[in-house]
Amino acid sequence: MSNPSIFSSIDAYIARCIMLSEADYAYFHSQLSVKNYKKKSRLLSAGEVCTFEGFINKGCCRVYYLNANGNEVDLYFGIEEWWVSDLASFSQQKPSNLFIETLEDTELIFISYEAKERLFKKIPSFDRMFRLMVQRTHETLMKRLLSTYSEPAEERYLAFVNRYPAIVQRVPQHLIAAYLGITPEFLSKIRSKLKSKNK
Amino acid sequence: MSNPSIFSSIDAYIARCIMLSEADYAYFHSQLSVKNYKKKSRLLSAGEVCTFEGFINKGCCRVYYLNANGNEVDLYFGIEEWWVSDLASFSQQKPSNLFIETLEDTELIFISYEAKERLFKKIPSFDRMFRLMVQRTHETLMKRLLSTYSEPAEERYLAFVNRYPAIVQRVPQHLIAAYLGITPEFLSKIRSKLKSKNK
DNA sequence: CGGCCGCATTGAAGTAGATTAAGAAGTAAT
DNA sequence: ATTACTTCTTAATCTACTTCAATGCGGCCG
Repeated sequence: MSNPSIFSSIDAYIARCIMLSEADYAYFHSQLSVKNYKKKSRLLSAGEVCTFEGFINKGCCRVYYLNANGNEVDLYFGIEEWWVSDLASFSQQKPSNLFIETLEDTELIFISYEAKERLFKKIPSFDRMFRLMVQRTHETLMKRLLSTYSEPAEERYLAFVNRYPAIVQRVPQHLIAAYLGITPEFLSKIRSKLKSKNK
Repeated sequence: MSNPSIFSSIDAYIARCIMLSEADYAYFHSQLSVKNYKKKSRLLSAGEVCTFEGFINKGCCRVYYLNANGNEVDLYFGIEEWWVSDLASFSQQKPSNLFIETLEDTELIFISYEAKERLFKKIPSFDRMFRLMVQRTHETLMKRLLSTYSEPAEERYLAFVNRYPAIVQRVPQHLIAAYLGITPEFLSKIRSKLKSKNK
């Protein structure tokens, strides 16, 4: 299926999990909406109920948390083919603790709470798809928690660079530091130490 | 329904998520098995494929990870009404990185991979129940990750005591230290500091 | 009963990473 | 061209936590 549509990327993503008919895809598309954002747009703020799950068609976002000391902790960065949302807020329709914002001009495909429920009703295999999605996220989160408790910052940084080379190119370093749970100054030190090592 | 059966606890758990008929419950029970373990029994070791999700009917377990330095990091402790499993290993039927063992004599209700698949097929609302379960776990894990990056050990300890008072009573302190990501010595210091504060 | 082992505590010394402060270099706005 | 803002770096001092070593103590097994 050569698919030049705006949904080709998300369709390919879905197809990796479940099999759908053409009619299913048509219905699926009817439940989506597409929006474009400028760099540094705020998609969600703490205190709001998260009304969407967003699939990044083009661009880059960060999902972060503002702690009691006023420091930002980055939960994750998303580029093309990633979903951004606060699942806890979205699925229970309660206020979020998170912020989501774009780091570049970004095109997002949105699915709303109601649309998702309609989708579950009409095409039950979506229930399975989203379960698999959450399971995968859960696994990633668990690995990250374990590495936080097991490895010093330098190794966590190397693992991050190794795992997300595309993201390292697009996200400023002070945000990567916030993801790793360290200060930008210390990340800078780690990097200069690594540089001198590799010579 | 007064239910003196061995399944009364798990049935109550299910009922909080989805509605099932008597026939559904009967089928559900037919897919389960019950086993009793002595204290310090190993239920899963890293390298094995996790073949079960286990519901704790009575007793106490820990799920932990052995890092490169040979230190154990506790992922979580389970008491009555908790599930223990390595979901990543179980759902993808690949080798686990985790260990699971009992901390007390423990009675577990097991569901196997095949039984779970049969359950999904026969009673589709289980798909939803397990999705909700994973979502909740995911939310808990995320909060823990954020607090690890935001709060010093003392506050994390207080939050743990506050959230899991029943577990604090049953789990030795050096394991709680391993959960909090600190050494037993340092936890001991935190505790003595708190004691002297509260006088 | 005694012995020993797992668990908690305490203290001294060491380290990973934070904080503060300052400056360089790139980029955007005027 | 100048200002102003963002990103990154470097260095000095500070602290939360670790490591190591010693001690105590309740529980269990011979």
